[in-house]
Amino acid sequence: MPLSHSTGKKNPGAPRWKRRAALRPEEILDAALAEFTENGFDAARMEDIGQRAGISKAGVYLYFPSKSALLEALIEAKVAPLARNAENLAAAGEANPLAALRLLARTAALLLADARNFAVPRLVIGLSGRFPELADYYRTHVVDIAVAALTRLFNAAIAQQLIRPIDPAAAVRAFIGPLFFEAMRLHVLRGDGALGNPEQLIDQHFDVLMNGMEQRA
Amino acid sequence: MPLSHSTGKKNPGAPRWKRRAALRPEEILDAALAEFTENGFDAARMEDIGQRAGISKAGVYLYFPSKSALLEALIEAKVAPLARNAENLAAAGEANPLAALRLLARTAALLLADARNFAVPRLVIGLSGRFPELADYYRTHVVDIAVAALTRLFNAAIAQQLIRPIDPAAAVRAFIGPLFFEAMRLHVLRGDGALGNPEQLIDQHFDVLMNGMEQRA
Amino acid sequence: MPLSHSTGKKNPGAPRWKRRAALRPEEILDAALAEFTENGFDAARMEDIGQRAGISKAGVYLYFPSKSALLEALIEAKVAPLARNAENLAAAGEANPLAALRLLARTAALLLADARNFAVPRLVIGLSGRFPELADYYRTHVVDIAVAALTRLFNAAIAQQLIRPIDPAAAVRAFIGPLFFEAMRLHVLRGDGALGNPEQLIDQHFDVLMNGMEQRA
Amino acid sequence: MPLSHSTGKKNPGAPRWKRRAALRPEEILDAALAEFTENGFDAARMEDIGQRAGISKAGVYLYFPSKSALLEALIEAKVAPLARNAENLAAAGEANPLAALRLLARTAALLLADARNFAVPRLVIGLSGRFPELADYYRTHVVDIAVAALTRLFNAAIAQQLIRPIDPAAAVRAFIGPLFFEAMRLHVLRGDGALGNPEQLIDQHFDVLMNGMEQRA
DNA sequence: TATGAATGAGTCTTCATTCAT
DNA sequence: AATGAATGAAGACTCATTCAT
Repeated sequence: MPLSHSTGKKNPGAPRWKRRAALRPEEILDAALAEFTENGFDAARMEDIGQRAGISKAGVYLYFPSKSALLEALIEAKVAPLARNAENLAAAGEANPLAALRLLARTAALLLADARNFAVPRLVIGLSGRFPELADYYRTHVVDIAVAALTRLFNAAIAQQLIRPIDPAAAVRAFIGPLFFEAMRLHVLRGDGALGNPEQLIDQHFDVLMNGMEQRA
Repeated sequence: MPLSHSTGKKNPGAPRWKRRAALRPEEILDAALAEFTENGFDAARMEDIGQRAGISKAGVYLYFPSKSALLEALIEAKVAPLARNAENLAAAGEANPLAALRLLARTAALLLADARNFAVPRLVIGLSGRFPELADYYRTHVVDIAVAALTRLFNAAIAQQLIRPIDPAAAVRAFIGPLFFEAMRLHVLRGDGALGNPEQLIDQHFDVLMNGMEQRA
Repeated sequence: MPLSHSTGKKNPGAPRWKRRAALRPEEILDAALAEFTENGFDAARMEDIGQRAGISKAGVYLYFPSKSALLEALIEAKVAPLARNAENLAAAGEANPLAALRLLARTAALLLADARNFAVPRLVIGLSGRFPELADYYRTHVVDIAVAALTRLFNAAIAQQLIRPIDPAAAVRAFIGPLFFEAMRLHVLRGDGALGNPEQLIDQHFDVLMNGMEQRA
Repeated sequence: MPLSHSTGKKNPGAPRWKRRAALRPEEILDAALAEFTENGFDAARMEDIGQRAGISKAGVYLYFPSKSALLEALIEAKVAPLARNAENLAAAGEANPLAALRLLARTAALLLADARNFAVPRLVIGLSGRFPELADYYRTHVVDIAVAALTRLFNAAIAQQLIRPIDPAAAVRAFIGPLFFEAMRLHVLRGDGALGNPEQLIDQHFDVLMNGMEQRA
């Protein structure tokens, strides 16, 4: 075909599959999270992940080189925003630490009430033995950051004499622990619990947190 | 008992003359726990479990009919004593609830500091998605019982006006949560934490628990 | 010609205005030869061949309908000129057979010293079991022709009483074998050998060839 | 087991499958050689190898950890005896080098006439690009040893003034090359050739080898 | 002409489980 | 009671090939 036949009109409208392709990684990650959560990392089948994402098994490998890579990408993708949020909130809240803590707790309770948000921590817990880097990543990128943010707030509260000078680490434990435990009961043990009513949970939580249990005159 | 598996060894006259054999099941369960913890349930290999127990892969099947049976037996074996202890302690401690709680907390902190004691909860967390019966079993046989015991103690404390009349559920959360969270950080996230010094942990824990954080005149 | 594949490009008026495109098939064949040699036919990936040729994997299929077609075209392309040369040399050399043989040997040694020239024979050796047509093609189009040419020269030499009347087949073997063996050692077994110094190789080769090993008075 | 209960009568009759098991590796290697030869290393399927050896695909992995391990073991197993033989022959033949060489050549021709003996070299040739260690192994364990043995014999022949003092390397080439080339023609190119009549082949070979081609008065 | 996207078919490898001894 | 041998079933990963653009 010696004569030119390309009259120069390319991309009459954006190719439909380009957009698809651009979305694929995210779709796959979502599918992977779902499958991993339902079946666990090992029992999850790449084929099912692909199917759930609307492509073939081999298609998954176009975007992620291996099952573990998928896991890692998944953790990273879901984790990054969380930590950033915590940090921002902490910075913004130093002016009024107690209110910030309360807001933080309420947000956390709300988030933790959704099973999908608890899926990643659960995965990490289950896999930390075999993939220590995963645990390390999660610790440094999520927990440590959240703990640091909370510590900042507690320190600010102490500095402003809003609370008495207790050990911030103990404060952080007392703050996070109950929420985490409640999420565990709800999602892992399938018990219905306080997370069903986050407002009340937080009220009670802060009551104990602030006033303690001690009987006062 | 949904997790019961009949291994068929309930001979009234225990064969005393073969101590090794009599100990096998326990050895195997220990080996299984270790392998499950290190690699997760799926990735753990029956061969490795056998080897760790000092027998062959096929030998494991003489005592447990399948891998999942091994898991179930494992959970059952490790779980039963714990719950009973908690209950006993609670009953015995109603006379002096605060002291009992403190003792309970210290014991828990000590136990949780040992990775092997945290292994079963970890397993349950990782597998609860796929084996809901497992979660149910653990909830009813461990958590609910422990929570009930603690509730009893807190109610007793309230009745004796040792603490103010807070919601016992919130009290339980505030009591367990931080300990659980700390165990998580230590064993799952491989961070070093307060469990390294259980005495101090408990002191701080109870300080916040009892007195709260509030600044007082 | 059992290996012919119709690539469909026999346009009488060659599209001169697109030199790149016109060169593509050759570039691809070169890339294919390189990959086939490095990794073997099966382990060579179409993607790598394309990349090496500067186009995409799919691009290769614009010029060759399949991997095997690539192989066949490759063999054909590399083989044709060789045989023709040998024949021409033989014809031209009948006047002075010994000089022609020496020239032939020197040329062969020179060519065989380059790994790329030995690549096709190597491929054929490795694949002849699975693709008998390949072996047949190579035999009829290369070896038989070369052997025939040599036979002609030896017969001429005998006729001219330049050598004694030995069996021409034995002479051909004695002529080619050592060169072939040396190429094998160099390229296949990665040993350094006489091909490093082709002049000396040929001198020694002809010394033994002509004078034999026998001790003479 | 406190009381002795092993009355010492083990192996009343050798268990049938023990013998099987003892033979398995060899059976598998044979099967592998056959499959590799027929289809090439890559195209050979572990399943077929197993089937040919009378066991399942998984069974093969009981004896060899991977396909490449199978290949390596195969080469080693088939190669070791050959080299040893050559060496022994050489040592034994130094007293009468020419006779030894002749015997060696005849033996080689006979062996090379059997396709199965040529299978390993062929494999090595086809795979040397991808598995250089294979080539190295073959060179050091087979070719170098054979060449060394031949060199010894030629040196002995020279020392005993049975042949004139030619370069031994050239002599070795002249000795092996033609035989190797003929095997190639027969097995690879499927041409019928001189190997069909080994006696005559060797006679002609030695005629040229010893007396050369030169026309003598 | 050229390619990014996609996949079906295929292979290696693993492992829980069984069984003859 | 114990195990070496064996396997069926399953899953990760690869790649030649196709196609819409």
